[in-house]
Amino acid sequence: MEFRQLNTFLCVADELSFTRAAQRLCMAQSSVSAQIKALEDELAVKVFDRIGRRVLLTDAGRKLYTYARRMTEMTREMRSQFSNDDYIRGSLTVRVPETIASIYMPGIIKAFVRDHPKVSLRMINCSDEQLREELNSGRIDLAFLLSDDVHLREVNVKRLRSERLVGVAGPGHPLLARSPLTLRDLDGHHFLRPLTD
Amino acid sequence: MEFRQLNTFLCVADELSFTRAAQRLCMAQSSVSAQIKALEDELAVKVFDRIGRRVLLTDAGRKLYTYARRMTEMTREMRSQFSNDDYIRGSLTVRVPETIASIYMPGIIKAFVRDHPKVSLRMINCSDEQLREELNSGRIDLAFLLSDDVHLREVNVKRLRSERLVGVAGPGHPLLARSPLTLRDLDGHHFLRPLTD
DNA sequence: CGGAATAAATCGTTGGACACGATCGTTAAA
DNA sequence: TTTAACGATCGTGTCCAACGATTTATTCCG
Repeated sequence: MEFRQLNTFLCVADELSFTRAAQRLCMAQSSVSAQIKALEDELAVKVFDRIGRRVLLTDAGRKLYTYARRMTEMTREMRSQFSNDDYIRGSLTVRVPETIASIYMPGIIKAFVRDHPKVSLRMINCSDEQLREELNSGRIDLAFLLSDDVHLREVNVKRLRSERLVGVAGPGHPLLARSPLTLRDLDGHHFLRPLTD
Repeated sequence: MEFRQLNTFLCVADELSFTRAAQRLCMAQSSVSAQIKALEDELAVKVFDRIGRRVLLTDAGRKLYTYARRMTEMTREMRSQFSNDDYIRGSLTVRVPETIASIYMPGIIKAFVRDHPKVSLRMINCSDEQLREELNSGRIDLAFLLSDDVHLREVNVKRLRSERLVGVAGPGHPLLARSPLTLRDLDGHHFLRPLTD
């Protein structure tokens, strides 16, 4: 039994849905299923009733829930003991594209300044390809990208989530006939795209 | 942070030695080092002082120790809620070689009957090669082996620990000259061996 | 009813994580 | 100074867990 499994379990229990939990955790639904299954196998107890496509906590599941909550709460408390957050000072310079910024950043910034009020935060628009050099030079500390894949050896890269790429055209546009639409189909057409790296 | 790491940490903290902890956990010393390092990296705190070849808990380490103890204690409590041990009944037939039995079994049996007083335990000496068929047929439930390697697809095999194989000879025996001694050197000599599978 | 949509389970594949053995550097004991 | 002991590190191999695709089962709706 590992913390990762408990965390997944808590998420499913909160959402009462494997699929939604997977989305929140940024993982595949099958992975959520596998983790819950591993948990149930190890404890030799079913923690969810799958009645049709409804997901409900069993009695054992409710017990596990309280234990898991207490444990994650305990780890949170412990972590805060080590990284005494309120004392974190300094500045953080982040490069983030406008498209991402407008959607995700408000909530993130709010939470961040709540947790780290002593950190001065600088946000810069992202629009070019100097990113690698900028990160290496220390001019910026952190960057968010919309990208197919990132291969920078010198910096730490973490995939946060994936977004579908959707094409939008005016009514009657010839490309609308094609379904599915491939990148190759775009050849020769003019189009606006969200930024890449 | 995962339970496996906390468990390893507790073991090192109890033994105050990476090497001995590795032995108790049946893993390589390098793996213990890696786990502790991962823990320290994640928490951004050193939990052990490595002063020369001495290993001591840091202040942070002592904090972590109490948290980790509480957590493992909590999981133990939780597990006991699900698998209500006292109600486990039935019988367990174990095949175990005398060499192992005489050394390890007393403590194991004592703990087992304490935890599962309702289970009737049958121990049988192990001496032959019908093991596979015996396990498959269900005549025995569990077996302990001294073996180089076990390849039985149909049964679950778990390596518990490893033992050094030591040769013993009378004084003046010609083989004593050879060091190191290889299995090939034994060719043509008579010797007694502990059982294998 | 019957077809479409939705959700969880299952399956086969693959990349990353982790354990291992070997080796290095350091320290303490001889 | 030598030797033994111990933890750190490195390179390698293996196994597990996450993934995408598919299947199965159920619910929704016409």
